[in-house]
Amino acid sequence: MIKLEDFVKIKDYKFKHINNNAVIYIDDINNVEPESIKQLLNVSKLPGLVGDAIAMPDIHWGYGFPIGCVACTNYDEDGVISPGGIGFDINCGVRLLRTNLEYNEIQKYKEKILDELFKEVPAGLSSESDIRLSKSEFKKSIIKGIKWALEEGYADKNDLNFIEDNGYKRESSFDYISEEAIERGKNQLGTLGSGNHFLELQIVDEIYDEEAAKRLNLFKDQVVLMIHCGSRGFGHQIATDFINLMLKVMENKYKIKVEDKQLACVPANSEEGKKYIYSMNLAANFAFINRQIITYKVRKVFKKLLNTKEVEIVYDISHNMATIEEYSYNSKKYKLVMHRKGATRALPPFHPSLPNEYKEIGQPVLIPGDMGRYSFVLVGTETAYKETFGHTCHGAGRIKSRNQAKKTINYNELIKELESKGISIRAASKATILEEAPQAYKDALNVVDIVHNANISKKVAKLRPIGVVKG
DNA sequence: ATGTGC
Repeated sequence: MIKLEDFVKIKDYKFKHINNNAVIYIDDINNVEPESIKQLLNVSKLPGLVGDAIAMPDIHWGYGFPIGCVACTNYDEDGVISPGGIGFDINCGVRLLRTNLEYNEIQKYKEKILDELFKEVPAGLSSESDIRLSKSEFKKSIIKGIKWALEEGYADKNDLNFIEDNGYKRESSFDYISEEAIERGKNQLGTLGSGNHFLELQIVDEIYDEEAAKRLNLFKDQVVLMIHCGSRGFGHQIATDFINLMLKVMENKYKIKVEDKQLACVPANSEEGKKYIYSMNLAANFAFINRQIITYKVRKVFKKLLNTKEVEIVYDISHNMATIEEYSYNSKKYKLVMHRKGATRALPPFHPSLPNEYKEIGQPVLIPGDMGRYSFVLVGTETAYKETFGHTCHGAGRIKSRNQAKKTINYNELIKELESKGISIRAASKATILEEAPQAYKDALNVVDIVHNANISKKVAKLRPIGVVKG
C-alpha cells in the first residue's frame, strides 16, 4: 500500500519519501495518482541508483517507470540501464521554429498554410514518407544523423547548433538492430505519427522573461511552429527488442531482481547494456532527422505561400532518452546513466553544452501543452543542476484515458469549441482528436508553474495554438 | 508511443 503521508514536504513544491530515495515535485501530494507513486518507488530500488528517483509534476502511469521521471545510476558500479526508463518512443522530443512574421501578416493565409502543412507532412498511425530510401541508404543516413540531413539539403548549417547534442549521437550502430526495426523505420522519415504528436502553428502570446525571450529571438504576436514527434516504428521496435532481450538475461546472467518485470534492465556497462545504448542512440538519430525533415517541409510551405525565408530553429529537445555523463553530485564525480522519461534537460546558464547564443540564459526547455490551450518555453537553472541532475517537466500529463476521452467527448462540439478559440484542425483520424482533446489533459500552466516556483526552470514565454496538424 | 496483444 502506498501511504501518501510517507512523503514529507522538504520545501515548497518538493516532497521526499521518508524511507526511499524518491522525490516528487508537486504542489500537493494528494494530486499524484498512487499507481505512479508505486512505480516511482519501484524505480528508487533499481541497482546502482545515485541520489533520488525524481518525479516531475506531470508524473503519470507508464510502462515500468512513470512518465515524468528522472533516474540516474552509477555506470562504474554496475548501475543499470532500463529501456522502460526511456520509453518506447526513443528521443520523442520537441522542436520550436520561429519566423520573422507577426500574426496579422499570416492571418488570411492560415487555412492555406495548414492545408499545405497537412499535405506535406504525413501524419497518422503507420503513415509513410514521400522520401524513399533503399535499406543501405537508410542505414547510412541514420548512422550519420543530422549530418546526413545537411548533406541532402534538409538542414541548414546553422540548424545543428540549436539541437540538443547537435542532433547527432556518435556512439550508435546498426550491428544489434533487427530487420523488423529497419523495415518499420525505412519509410517513416519525416512523418509525424499519431497519439499526442503534433505540428502546430502557434503565436507567442505572453512573454514572462523579456531578456531570455530576446536571446531566443521571440517576441509577442510572433508566428512560431512547434513539432512534437519521435522515432516512430523504428524506435518502438528497438525498445521492444531490447526489453525482450533484457528479460532473458536480467535474472539468470546478472542476478538482478526488480519489483516489476517492466523494469527489465541490465548493467549499463555489460554487453547487452552497451548494445542497447548503441541502438538507442541510433533511434535518437532517427528522431532528430525526423524532426529535421518536418522542418524542411515547413520551410518549403512558408517559402511557397509567404515567400518567407526566415524559419529558424529556436531549439530541439528530447524528453525520452538516456545519456551517459560525467556529473558532480553532492561534490562527488560520477559517470551517470541518466534516464529521462517524460523529463526535459534544463541545464543552467554557462553550461558548456549550450550554444553561444544561449549561454547567458540557460538551456531552452520546450513544453508542449494540449491543442486547445497553450505550450511553453522555459530555461534551465542552477537549482535544477543541483537538485534534479539538470531536469524539469515535459508536458501536461493525461487526466482522462484515451477510452474515457472517446466516450465522453463529442467530436462536433469539440471542433466548434476549438474554432471559437481560433484554432483550426487538420487530422488523419477523428478518434485521435477525441483522445487528445484538451479536456483529456491536465492544465499545462499548473505544471509549468510548479517547476517555475520550485526553480528547476524559469518561464520565458507562453505560446497559443492557432492551427493543429495531427495524426 | 506503436503495423494499439500474449
